[in-house]
Amino acid sequence: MTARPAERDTLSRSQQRRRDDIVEAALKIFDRDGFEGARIDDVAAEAGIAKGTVYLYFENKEALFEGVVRDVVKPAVDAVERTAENEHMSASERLEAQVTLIGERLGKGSMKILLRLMIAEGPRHDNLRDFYFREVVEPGMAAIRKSLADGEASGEFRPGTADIHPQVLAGAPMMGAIWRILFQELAPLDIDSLLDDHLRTVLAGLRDRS
Amino acid sequence: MTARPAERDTLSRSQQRRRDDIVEAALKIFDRDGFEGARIDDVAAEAGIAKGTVYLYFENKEALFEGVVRDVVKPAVDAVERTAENEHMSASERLEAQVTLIGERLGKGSMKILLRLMIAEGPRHDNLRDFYFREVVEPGMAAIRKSLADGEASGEFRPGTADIHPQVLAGAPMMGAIWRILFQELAPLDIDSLLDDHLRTVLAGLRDRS
Amino acid sequence: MTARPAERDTLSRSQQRRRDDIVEAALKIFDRDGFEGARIDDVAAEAGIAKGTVYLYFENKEALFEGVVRDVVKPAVDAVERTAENEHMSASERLEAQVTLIGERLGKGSMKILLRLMIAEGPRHDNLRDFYFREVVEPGMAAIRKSLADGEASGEFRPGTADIHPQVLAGAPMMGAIWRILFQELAPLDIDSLLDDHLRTVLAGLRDRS
Amino acid sequence: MTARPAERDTLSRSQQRRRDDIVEAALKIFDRDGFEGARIDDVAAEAGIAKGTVYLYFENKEALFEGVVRDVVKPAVDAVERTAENEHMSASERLEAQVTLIGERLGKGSMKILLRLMIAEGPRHDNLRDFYFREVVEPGMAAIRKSLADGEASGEFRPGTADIHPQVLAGAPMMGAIWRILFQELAPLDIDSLLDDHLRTVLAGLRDRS
DNA sequence: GATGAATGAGGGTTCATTCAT
DNA sequence: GATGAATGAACCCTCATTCAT
Repeated sequence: MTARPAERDTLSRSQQRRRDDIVEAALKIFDRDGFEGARIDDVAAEAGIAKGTVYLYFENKEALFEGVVRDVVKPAVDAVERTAENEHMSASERLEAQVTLIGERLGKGSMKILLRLMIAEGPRHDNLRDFYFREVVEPGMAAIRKSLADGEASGEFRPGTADIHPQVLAGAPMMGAIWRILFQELAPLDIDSLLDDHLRTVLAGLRDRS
Repeated sequence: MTARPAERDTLSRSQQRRRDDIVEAALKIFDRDGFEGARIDDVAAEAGIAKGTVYLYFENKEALFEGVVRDVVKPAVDAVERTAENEHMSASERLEAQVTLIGERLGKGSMKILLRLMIAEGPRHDNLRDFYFREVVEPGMAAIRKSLADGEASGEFRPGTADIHPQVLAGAPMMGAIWRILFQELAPLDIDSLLDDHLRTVLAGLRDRS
Repeated sequence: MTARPAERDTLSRSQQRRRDDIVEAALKIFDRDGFEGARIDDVAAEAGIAKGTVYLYFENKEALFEGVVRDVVKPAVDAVERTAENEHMSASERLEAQVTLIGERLGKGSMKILLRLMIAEGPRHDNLRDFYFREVVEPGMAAIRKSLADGEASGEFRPGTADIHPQVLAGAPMMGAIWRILFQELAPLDIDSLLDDHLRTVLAGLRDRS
Repeated sequence: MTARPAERDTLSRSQQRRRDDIVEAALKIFDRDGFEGARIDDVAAEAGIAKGTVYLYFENKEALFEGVVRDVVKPAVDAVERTAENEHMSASERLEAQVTLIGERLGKGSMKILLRLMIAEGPRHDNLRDFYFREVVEPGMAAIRKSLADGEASGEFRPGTADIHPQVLAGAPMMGAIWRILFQELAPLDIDSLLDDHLRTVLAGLRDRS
C-alpha cells in the first residue's frame, strides 16, 4: 500500500542503485555546503532526480545525513580490523601498515569528507558521532593498542609501550588529514612523506631503551 | 547621520567593549550551531543587546564570523613565537614547551572552538582560512621547524632531523584537540598524558642514531 | 490501450464493487480530514488498493469528492419521497414520520458525514451544493410543505399552516445533527428525545387556534 | 531581546490594531478556503502586510486559527447572557428575544462564519470546539433553559416545559444559519420570517395544555 | 487493469537584513 | 546609537498526479 522504498525491508537492485546515487550526491553536497547549508534541491540535482524522490528514500534531511555517514563508514570498518590480524608481521610492520592505512583513509576520499563532517556536525548529532566512534575510531585505536602490546611482549619495543596512548600513533595521520582538508592548496603536504617521518621517529622512540 | 561604529576607524572605549561582547557571544553561538545554523537573534540575546545592534558593529553575518576568527587569533599569535625564542633552553626543552603549548591552546577554550570552526567552515571561507594559516599555523610550524634545526645543529638530534615535517610534532596535540571536540564525553582523554607519551617517544626517536 | 473504467459507460460487476470500495474509503477519509486535508494515499490504503488505482476510477480528487456526494445522496432520495406519499396517515403522523426520518438520516451514518462535508465544502463546490439541494433538501422541504398543506386542508392544523416555512419542522433534526457532529462527546444529546419534545411542541402549536 | 509581539504580555495600541487586522483577514480567508486550504500568503496580502509579519503575531497557522475563533467568540458571549437577565419580560418575550438574537448572530457576520468553521474544523481541533461549546453554546442553551423553567414556574407554559430540550428552540435559528450558508443564493430564506413562524408555533405549543 | 516510484508545484515556516522610531 | 517590527527570499517537506512496468 504505497510504502516508500525506504520503509521496506529490502530494496530492489535498481532501488539500491538509486539510493546509492542519492547518498553519493549528498556526500558531495554536504561536503561542499555543510549539513545546514546543503539544499535537498542540490542533492537531487546532483543525483539527477527530482527533489521529491529524495524523500522516497530518506525520511528527511537528518536521515539522509545518517545514511551518508553509515554508508561511508561501512566499508571502512573491516579494512582496519583485517590489518590488525596479520600474524606474520612484526609489531613495527603492523604499526606501519596501520598508520599508513589510517593516513590513506583519512587523508582522501569519502573518509576525509566524513572526518570533516563529523568534526563539524558531530557535536550536534550525538548518535552519529557515537556510531562513528564505535565503528571507526574505537576499532582503530584497539588495533594500534594491540600492536603496541604485542611489540612490548615480544621485546621489540621498550617496556611500558603497551600503556602508550594509541593516539600518539594516530596523531600524524590525523594531522595530515586536517592539513589536506584545510591547507592543501595553500601549502601542499605529502602525506606519505609525513607518515614516513612520523613512523621512523616514533618507531625508533619505541625501540629506544636509554 | 552618524556613521556606524563599524565604519569608523576607531571605537570609543564602551563601543569596543560592546563589540567584544558581541564577538564573545558569536563565538559561543557559532560553536554551538555552526555558521549556517547560528541565528543573529541568538547572538544578540547572548550578548544582551537587540538584534539590530549587531549590524551596527558588523556589516553582516559573514563579517561577524570574520570578526570572531580575527579576535580569537590575535592573542594566540605572539605566544607561540615567544616560545621559539627562549635561547637558554635545549632543543628538546623547547620542543616540549612548544608541543605542550599547542596542545593546551588547541585542546580547550576559544582556540579549540576556532579549530573546529575552521575545519567546518574554512573551505567555504578562503580568506579566513588563509588568515588562520598565515597567522597561526605557519608561525607554529616555523617555530617547531626551527627547534628541530637547532637540535640537529647542536648535535642533540640525529642528522636529518631538520628535514622532518614539523607536523610530526604537532600531530599528537592536534589529535588530542579533535578527540576532545568529538569524544571527550564518550571516552575521556587526558591530554597531558597523551603529550607526555608523545614527547617521550618522539624525542627519544629524534635522539636515536641506530 | 483499454479505456479506464472511469471513462467507460458501464462497469463490470467487480469494477463496480471496487468503485464502491473507493467511495466508501473516501467518505471516511474526507470525514476525518476534510477535502483539502484528505490524502489520496490514505483513501487508497483504506480501500486496500494502490494509489494509482484511484485514478483509474476517478479523474481527480474533485471527481472523487463528487462521486462520494452522489453515491451518498442516491439512496437518500427515494426514502423521503416515499414517506410523503403514505396516504393513510394523518398529517400529524406524516410530519412525525418525516421529521423522525430526517432526524435519523441526518444524525448518523453517511448522511451526517455528507451534511458536514456540504457545510464545510459546499460553498467551494457549487455544482455539488446545487446537486445536494436539488436531490435532498428540496424534496425534503417539499414533502414537509405538502404535509403542512394537507393538514390545513383537512382542518387538522390551524389556518395559515400551509404557509409556514417547512424549515421550522426541519430545524430540530438539523440542530440534532449539528450537535452530534460537534458536541456528542462533550454533552451527549438523545436525538429521539429531542425530536419528541420538538414534535410534541410544534404539533400542538400547529393545532392551536387561540 | 527581540521577543515577538505575540510573546509579550501586552501589545501596544498599534500592535493591537495590526493583530486585529490579521485576525480579520484570516477570518475572511479561512471562510473562503477553509483551514487547510487557506494560505498564509493570502492572509497577509488581505491584511496588507508581508507573510513573515503574520508569524510575529501568531506562532503558526493553528495559533492564528485559534486567535480567530477566540476573537470572534469574545464579543458574542455577553450579548446572550445579558438577554437572559431581562427581568421585566414575560418568559415568552424572553424566549423570543433569545431566539431572535441567536438567529441574528448565527445567520450573518462573523458568527455565521465561525459556525461554519466549527462544523468544518471543530472535530479536528478539540480544544477550540470545547472552547466554542463552553463560551457560546452552553451559555446559550442555559439561557433558554432558564426561560423555559421560568415560564413553567409562572404558569405561562404547560407543565413539563422546563424539561424540554432547549435545542428545540434553537433549532430554527440553526436551520436558518445553515440554510444561509449553503443555499441563500439558490433559494433565499427570510430568516425573520422563519423565526416568526417558529416562535408563533413553538410558543403556542408551549402554552397548550390539551 | 493495477501498481507504486517519480515528479515538481506549492505552502508553512525561518531568519538575515533593513529602517522608522 | 539602539531598538525590534517588518520584510521577503529561501528552503524543507508534502502530496496530487503521471506513467513505465
